[in-house]
Amino acid sequence: MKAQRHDRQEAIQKATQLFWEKGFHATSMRNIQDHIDLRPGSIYASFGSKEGLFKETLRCYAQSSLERLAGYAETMPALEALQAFMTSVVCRPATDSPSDMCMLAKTVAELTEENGELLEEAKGHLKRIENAFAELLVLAQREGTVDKNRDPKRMASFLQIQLMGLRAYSRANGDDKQLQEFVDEAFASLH
Amino acid sequence: MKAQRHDRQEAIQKATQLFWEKGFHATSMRNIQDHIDLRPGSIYASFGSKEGLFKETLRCYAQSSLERLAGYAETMPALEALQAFMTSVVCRPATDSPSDMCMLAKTVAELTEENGELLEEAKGHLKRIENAFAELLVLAQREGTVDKNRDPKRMASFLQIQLMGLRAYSRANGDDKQLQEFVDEAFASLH
DNA sequence: ACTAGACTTGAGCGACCGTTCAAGATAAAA
DNA sequence: TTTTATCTTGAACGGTCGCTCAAGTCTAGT
Repeated sequence: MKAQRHDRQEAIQKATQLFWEKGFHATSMRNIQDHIDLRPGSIYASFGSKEGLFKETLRCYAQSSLERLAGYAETMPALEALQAFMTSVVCRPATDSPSDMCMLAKTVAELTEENGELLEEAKGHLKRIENAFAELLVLAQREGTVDKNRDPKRMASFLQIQLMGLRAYSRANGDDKQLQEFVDEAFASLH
Repeated sequence: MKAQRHDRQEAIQKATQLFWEKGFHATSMRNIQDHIDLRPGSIYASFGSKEGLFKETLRCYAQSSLERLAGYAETMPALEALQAFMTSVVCRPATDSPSDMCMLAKTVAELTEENGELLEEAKGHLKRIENAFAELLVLAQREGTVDKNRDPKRMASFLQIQLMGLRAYSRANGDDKQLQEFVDEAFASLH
């Protein structure tokens, strides 16, 4: 296959903005065509279908989340990295992100078995992120910042639940100021 | 206005099933027409629009949630009532409910400012439920089952966050068995 | 039984949906 | 420059969307 004349990554990124903000069903292909400035034929040649494009945006979203987490983990101890990641995600700085919600959680909330493939894709990415949490928690246990008697997988579930809960709550309630406290409390409970 | 020949409450309830399962955008008026066995004219005479019908389903959903909570509160101490409510909602018995998610949280996750009125309606109901939590927590403090030094409103936020997080998590992960433990831990932290 | 008035019916409106594909544009090979 | 292979374009397709309204049906009052 020859190289496309458009930038595939840029297209995915712009599509992500729309899907993330409005969800899968409320975003039309025409919305996307306008926003990424490509005609239908190019989009369908690149991604096959609306579902194909959406799946690609999910993959990129999950990957960039994992990379951001790994970035924190390179420059600070494991537990601090986790906490920094959660804080950055829950207490968004100045709203450059399209929605308060996690795109994966939002997708899992929206879709049904009618789009089973996409649903499973999103669930898989969430599980992968949770596994990354668990690995960092094991590291934190070795570093002595987390209670060694607790199950890392269970704590990772706990963090994922807090993350989903806090982001959903922040979507329903503007007041972000107390969210940071809840994050800190969640991590205090792990020692 | 003369009485309708169809049962308004039954129509709302059946529409709720569909909206709850599939969300606002993925549920078409034709889906609803088939499911409640009414022709468009009757529905539009009763509810005005798709948004009008959806708003009505949100109202009924919120009201029945509040009533169920009040039901528990009549037969047991305040804190136990809260815990029973949360357990019943998070660890659904045999899936008679259309979705693992809270319909209000799901709605807030799905909609944008394009349906601002519905969004505000859902947020308002969530806030009302949170206020009911806070009132029960005040009662629990008087009953001595909850630490009197903690802010009831803040604890109500905490419970709402746990509720949203747990239901979102249970949607993304089938394993309901450990959810009960998380509920119990959340309540243990309030003493 | 008849009439008046409210409710229900269902064909159908214009708009938009996801998607296709013949025709045109473009860049690399010859 | 011409050929060839690929990508891009945008009109258009069949289908579905939310919704309307003239015509038909039912019920209560007389």
